[in-house]
Amino acid sequence: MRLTKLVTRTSKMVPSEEESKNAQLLIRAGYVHKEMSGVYSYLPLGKIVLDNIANIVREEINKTGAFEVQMSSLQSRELWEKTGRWDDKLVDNWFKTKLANGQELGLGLTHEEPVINSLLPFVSSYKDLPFAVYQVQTKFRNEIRAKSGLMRSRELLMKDQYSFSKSEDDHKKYYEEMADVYLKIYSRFGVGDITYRTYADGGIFSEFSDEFQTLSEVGEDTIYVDEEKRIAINKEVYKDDVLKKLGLDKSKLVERKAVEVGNIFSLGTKYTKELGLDYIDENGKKQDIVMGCYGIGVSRMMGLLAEHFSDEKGLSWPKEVAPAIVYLINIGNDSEVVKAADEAYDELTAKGIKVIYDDRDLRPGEKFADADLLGIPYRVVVSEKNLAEKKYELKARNEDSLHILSMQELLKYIA
RNA sequence: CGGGGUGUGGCGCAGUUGGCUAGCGCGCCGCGUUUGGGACGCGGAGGUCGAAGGUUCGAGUCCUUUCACCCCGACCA
Repeated sequence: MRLTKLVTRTSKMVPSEEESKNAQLLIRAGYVHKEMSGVYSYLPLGKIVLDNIANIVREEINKTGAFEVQMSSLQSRELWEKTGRWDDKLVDNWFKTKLANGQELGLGLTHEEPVINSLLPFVSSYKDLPFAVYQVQTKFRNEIRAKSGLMRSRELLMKDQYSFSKSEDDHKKYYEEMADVYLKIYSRFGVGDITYRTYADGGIFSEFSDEFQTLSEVGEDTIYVDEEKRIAINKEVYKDDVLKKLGLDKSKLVERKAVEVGNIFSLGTKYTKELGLDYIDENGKKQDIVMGCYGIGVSRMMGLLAEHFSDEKGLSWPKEVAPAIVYLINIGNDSEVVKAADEAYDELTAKGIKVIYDDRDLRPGEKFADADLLGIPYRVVVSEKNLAEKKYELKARNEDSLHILSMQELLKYIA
């Protein structure tokens, strides 16, 4: 990508209405635009990051054999009334709207009901089970108060997954498998070491659910971490009898602030029963289906990563989510230098490396500052200094040292 | 919903006790000089002051209503 073609621009100014670091940086760098409180648009570079995050999640979830689907955002009142969850007293963050004829609709905030409903025609035998589907979709939640940039927004991108098992035992196995997959996903995001599987309230379905909490000062949740066992417990269930039940030693727990980046739930047979999703077993007997749901906040993850991987100069994305691997700079407008930079751009691109090429007619200082602010992992400079030897200067975003490398060495370095 | 705060060109801000053509910086456009850590000169474009109503000879400045945004709290299937 050539920056002369990119419509967005960075800004030195911090938007005064944004307090949270993630939103400040993402707006300054031109990744997102705030439309209204808790509602953000993703501009070209932001869209790439968001997709990268979603795709990592997809890759790992696909490995588990789950199928990707895409449910509708518009939700029928009738369907949700079958489980009682249309009621604002039970689910208070619905966005509700109306058809032209006055019929009420909701904007999807979770999808247990429609997933079950849409699969009803296909599931009837033990041979159909188990299976899981997931989607990466925009959710609408009418939060009383949006805050912390992408961390608590009203329109958010989420990976939500639903599993269907023949029995409670089968479900438990799948659930544990998913918990492991989740930890793997957070490792790929570079926050594996500060993300904890966390016991939390199980709601009406089970005693506990599992949250995945990433330590962060901006977190809204308070958790108690057992560093050795690498598990934590949410403050909401932090009680002596619960600790005892979980075998946690109070003296080993450390109180921390954290961001909930994922949540997995056992749903039992409540929804499948209410909506009539069941199966006939090997003996011709009707059986209930056990359901689980598994969420990862994709846009929230982007906010968290922006918040976590940043310094006074700007963002510093992990390689896997960065909008490009290399930020290529030509210094000066000397035709030889420009030619060499163009060639480097073509060569890197041909090798499948994503490059942001700062081909603008700017002074070096501005280019360096933008390279830092945008948070691209490697900065590669083409200048007169190293032109004769056909060498390139490489600097990693999170290191101070410079490396003078040939194209061969450079490719090896960033691989 | 309670408490606190803020709305003035795209962004960040200033605007005295109401007073004449609403300023400054960044960014943007043009010309020129610059080119290894956000350069500089000259010349431009762009706002009706969140919105509505009111007081006044006169309102960005005062009053009323309203909308939006931020922070704290309550809330978070």
